[in-house]
Amino acid sequence: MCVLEYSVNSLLDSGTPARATDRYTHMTRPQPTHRWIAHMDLDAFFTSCEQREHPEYQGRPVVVGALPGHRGVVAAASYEARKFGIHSAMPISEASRRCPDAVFLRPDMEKYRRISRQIFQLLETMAPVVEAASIDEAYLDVSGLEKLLGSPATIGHDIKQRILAATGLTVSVGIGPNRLIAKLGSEYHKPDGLTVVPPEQVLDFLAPMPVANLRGLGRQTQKVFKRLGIRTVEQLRTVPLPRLEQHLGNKAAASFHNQAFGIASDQVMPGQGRKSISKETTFEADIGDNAILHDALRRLAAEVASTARHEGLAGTVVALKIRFEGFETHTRQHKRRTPTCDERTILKTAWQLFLDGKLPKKPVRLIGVGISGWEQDQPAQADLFELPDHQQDNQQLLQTIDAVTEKFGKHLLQVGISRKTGK
DNA sequence: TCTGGGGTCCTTAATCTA
DNA sequence: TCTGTAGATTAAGGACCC
Repeated sequence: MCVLEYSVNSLLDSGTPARATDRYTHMTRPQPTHRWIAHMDLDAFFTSCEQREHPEYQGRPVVVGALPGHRGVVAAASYEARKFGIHSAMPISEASRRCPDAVFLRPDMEKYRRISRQIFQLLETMAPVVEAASIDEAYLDVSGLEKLLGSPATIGHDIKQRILAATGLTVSVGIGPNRLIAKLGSEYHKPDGLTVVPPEQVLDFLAPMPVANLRGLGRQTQKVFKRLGIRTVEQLRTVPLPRLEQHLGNKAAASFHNQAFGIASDQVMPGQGRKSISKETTFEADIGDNAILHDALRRLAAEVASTARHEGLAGTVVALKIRFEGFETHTRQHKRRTPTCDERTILKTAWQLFLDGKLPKKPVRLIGVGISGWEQDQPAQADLFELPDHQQDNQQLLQTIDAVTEKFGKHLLQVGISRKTGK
């Protein structure tokens, strides 16, 4: 371990590899003074929720996703179903072939969101900073809680116990000096696992792992690594950064290079809100009839608008997604001058994109619509309050500024005064 | 072989604007 | 006022995640 540690430090302290890390703020390599980040992952969340509510499903293979005989994939498979080789994203036809006797269920997102909220509320009583990474995952900054709650292992054990007691669900927890190690730790022993990786063990922990375990490494990038003959994290460490950059681009190369040495962000950021709302649907059979497509789009636009209004959001960007036969996918988007959460406006804009988007004239497999670009993300358009030319009275200017402040309240970004030349 | 739904982020190209 | 250009913004698509 010492050899590895020294080699890392020497690489980072001199020469090229350090360049990549220098581009990032909030990036840490494991050091003597470090944070403790915990990652919590609910085990087979959707199917566990169903098994909890239906005791008759316990011990049986359960698959949440499309129903057999329909288009779709597996969204979640219980551990009993996984024994048959069923996993998420597998076509439902394949899943039902592998295990015809499994319980197949459609997802009940409302139920899962309700249980998820309950768990997040519980987590917030256990750590000062909690970040929801998805419906079934969270990062917690547990640094400095040792005096209060005990060792990282005790804290992890406590998290697991309290969630089990409150919901009957098991979770896997990983704890380490940054987000990457915490996340890989929670994946290390599943289900119902607990893994703590102290900073001095990070390099040994990562070395034998397949590179496929790293964050942001999907099928396409795996092909590249395979071509380069890189299978494990230890092998990845030997590849100079410029060579990675040649094959993966600067950003991805830097990310994988840093990950290989256990370097990652240790910042946990609580709820930052969603950035878009979208709804899409796949037809049972491909559709060539515009009237049917328009009708589907109307329903989707209504759902998007309803969600947006419910969450108090309005977007300036309307996006259309179309997938044709053969899985050929296109997107078109339009930025409006004013934000909207009105279903008629969303529908009208999306349909215009469909008609004007120079899309292939082929049967449609999937259609979807979404909005993004919230009002608060956009620089506010300047509203001009004209003052009489002769106005020199500071008191009157202040009153005008007060009036503007009153009108715009929290949306106000900046108040300024400029001279109109009159030309 | 068959590939859902709802997201995020990145890269690249085209277009706009100062 | 005109023109070339750099930087910002918008748009599209790809990759990835759960």
